[in-house]
Amino acid sequence: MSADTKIQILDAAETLFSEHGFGDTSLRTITSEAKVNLASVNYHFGSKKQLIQEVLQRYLSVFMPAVDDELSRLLHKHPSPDVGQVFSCLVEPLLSLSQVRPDGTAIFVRLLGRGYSESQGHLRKYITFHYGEVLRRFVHAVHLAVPKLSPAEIFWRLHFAIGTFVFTMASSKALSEIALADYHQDVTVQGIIARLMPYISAGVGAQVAETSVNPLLDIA
Amino acid sequence: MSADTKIQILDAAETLFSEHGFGDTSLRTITSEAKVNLASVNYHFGSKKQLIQEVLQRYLSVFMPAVDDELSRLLHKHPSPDVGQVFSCLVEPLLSLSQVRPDGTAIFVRLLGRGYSESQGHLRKYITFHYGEVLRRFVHAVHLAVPKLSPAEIFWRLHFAIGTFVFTMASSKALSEIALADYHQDVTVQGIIARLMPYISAGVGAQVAETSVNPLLDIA
DNA sequence: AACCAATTCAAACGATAGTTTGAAATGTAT
DNA sequence: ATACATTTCAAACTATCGTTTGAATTGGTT
Repeated sequence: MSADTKIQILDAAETLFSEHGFGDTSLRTITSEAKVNLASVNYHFGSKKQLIQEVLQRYLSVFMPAVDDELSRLLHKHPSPDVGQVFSCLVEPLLSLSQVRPDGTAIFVRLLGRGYSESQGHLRKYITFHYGEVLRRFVHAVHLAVPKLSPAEIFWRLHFAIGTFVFTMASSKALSEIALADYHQDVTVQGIIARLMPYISAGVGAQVAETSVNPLLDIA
Repeated sequence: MSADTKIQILDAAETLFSEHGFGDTSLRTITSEAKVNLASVNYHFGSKKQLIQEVLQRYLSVFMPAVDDELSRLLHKHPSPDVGQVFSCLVEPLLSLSQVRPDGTAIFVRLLGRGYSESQGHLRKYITFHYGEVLRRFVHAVHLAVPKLSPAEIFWRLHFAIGTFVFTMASSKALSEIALADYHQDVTVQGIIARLMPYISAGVGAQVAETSVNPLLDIA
């Protein structure tokens, strides 16, 4: 059947993309891993670029609405949430991705990271275009939680948070190995997320520096 | 002269690598930008892989000793520093890179980000092998600042901090454009670093979560 | 069973990658 | 000025990439 081939390609592609990046994963590697013919990628998806989009879309279409639901629930229950609660709205949607696909959580976040750093802004535009409303709601929730932050400051801190998250998951394989070897920690995706939440919450909610420690910085 | 060719290659390569990544920057692009012959890369550096190493080494050899000096100075003056002071030890060494090379700070951090995410752990091993002592001193300083954190927790939080930093600088071009368009902010590397410090300091110094908000996390 | 559309397949295409080669040019020391 | 080592250069080599092609195969419909 045709649906099988498409899905096998998507399944193989997402893993390889998340581990080696889009540019360093060839269609030949994907199709041989998926046990399908090389030409079937162009037949079913048109091009490699469109394949990448569909790989991301498969996750975004599940993740984004789920975040939207969590935000609705939170704001209905707590009209004045704290930072931790707002970011907790990402936890369930993220973990639910592992039910859709084995290791889906890590794969998705790694794909996000690849997309952000390898596609020179294409992914960002794609997301803001298709899911702008959810993003605005999230930003608004952060504003409710930390009203002292200016919109510009929220913008920066959210991207700091994305960076923390995305980079950690991108390196999670290596980090997990080190944690196991050096600290005898058996690390799961959930465990990493649990460790990330306090860091991100504290970071986003931090006091803004009025005068910098370093006088050099004031030129900026 | 031969030294000129080597330096011109390094100068062109570091910019292109930092902007487009190692894999997506061809030797032909580098040599045409550097106005030297294609074959001179292999003549002077042996291979593309070794060129990448030398590009990174040129910055690490300046940055790492500088951090070491800053740490010595800080711990001599303040045997019990706070988190902000420890991370401030990175600021001067980073900014000094812009004196070595125009925009050197941003280039270096972007290279770091590329190296971490594109070389599947090679860069991490390279750094810990060649500059392990500096890293240990930095971890020790963090421990002095936040003694409540276990070694394992410090390990994780430092990598969270690296992620924040490296991802932000990797995306700094796009972020700066948005900040200019949406918030009329003229952004400099120093400005970004200044905004990063409170976030990272608060994140690293955050209280450890004893019981997670989400019961699902406890399985981890 | 015959027909047609959808899919698969092996093969080749054009473009680009890193690297190698051997001659030409340049610099240096006697 | 001669001889030698270093460096540059144009060109070619090998490998791999995404994509296209046209025939073979499959699946469903009448």
